[in-house]
Amino acid sequence: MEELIQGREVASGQLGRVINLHNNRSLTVNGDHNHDLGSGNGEGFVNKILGSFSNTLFISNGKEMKEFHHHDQIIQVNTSGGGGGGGGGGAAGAGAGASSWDVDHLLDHAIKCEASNEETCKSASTSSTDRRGSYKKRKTCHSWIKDSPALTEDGQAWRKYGQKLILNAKHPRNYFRCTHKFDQACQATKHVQQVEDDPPLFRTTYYGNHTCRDYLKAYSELVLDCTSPRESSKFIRFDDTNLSSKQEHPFFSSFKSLKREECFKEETTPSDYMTTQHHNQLALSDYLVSPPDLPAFASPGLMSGFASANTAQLDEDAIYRKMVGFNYDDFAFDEFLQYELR
DNA sequence: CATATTTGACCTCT
DNA sequence: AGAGGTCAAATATG
Repeated sequence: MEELIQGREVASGQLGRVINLHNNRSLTVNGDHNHDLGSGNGEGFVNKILGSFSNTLFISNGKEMKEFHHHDQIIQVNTSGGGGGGGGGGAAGAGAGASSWDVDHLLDHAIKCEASNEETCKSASTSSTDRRGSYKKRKTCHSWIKDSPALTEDGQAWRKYGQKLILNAKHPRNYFRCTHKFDQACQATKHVQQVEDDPPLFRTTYYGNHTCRDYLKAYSELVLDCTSPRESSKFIRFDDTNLSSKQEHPFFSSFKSLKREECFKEETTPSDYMTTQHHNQLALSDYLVSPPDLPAFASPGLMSGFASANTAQLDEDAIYRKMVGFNYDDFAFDEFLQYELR
């Protein structure tokens, strides 16, 4: 929460000044730039970021703002009416005709946040030697429920770790943990269960918030702000040096393991959840961070941008530095902004 | 070979 | 004791 608040303050302060500086420069120097970051949209750009921070804070609080995803749709429901700039993300995320879902249906099955005093989840602490029994019921763990008529992506990388038949339930419950449980100590878990057959209804219960960082997703979102894949490729420079290094960067090694476990199958009727065709359709995105954000990386233009510098190998360190710099290094971010504004 | 999934055993809680 | 949650060895996958 503190990090989010700090981020919002930085965005409203430093980023606002940078944008204003750019606006003034655009007015006095030239008007060639027609990006989203252009002079007319500078304030909107900042407001959008501030809105995202506010929404995230709301979500983290588990109260005011409710958000759920369906494929390329991101719909936000502001139950308090106060909101903090939630409109931008919601409307922008809904692709026209991208899915058969209708908003009313989504609203009917909206997330039911709950104060999970009765729910349980695993303990973050581990016992001394035997890992069995290390989990404990955690009464204070934050949880919320999402119902949907189909299995949907939620933008996170999950790994299935268990399946259990539940009393008086026709379908087993599937247990997932965050892929980054060990490499980033992310404690988020969820379980998914089909609760109705006709029409099918899947209930996902989330426990805990993700504390992991998804570097590639954050980077791809920034790239998506560019007007074309060609232009976006300029944000990565592949140095010719160090290309001989065959050692894999730890980050990329970790990244390669990213795989969605969103789809699961029952031992009885696997086709109920995931057809072979569906599986094939997911094949490309399996190793990407977020299919809703896939266009940036599915785009031939950008992919060629990745490969253009050196088709044999990439300077992973350079990419890593850029990605991390975007997120955590104020200087690097300012540098990027200035580069973009030039 | 590294990583993901399956599944029976084991654990905590009620 | 039973239900539900998690572990981890075996197995599958790419």
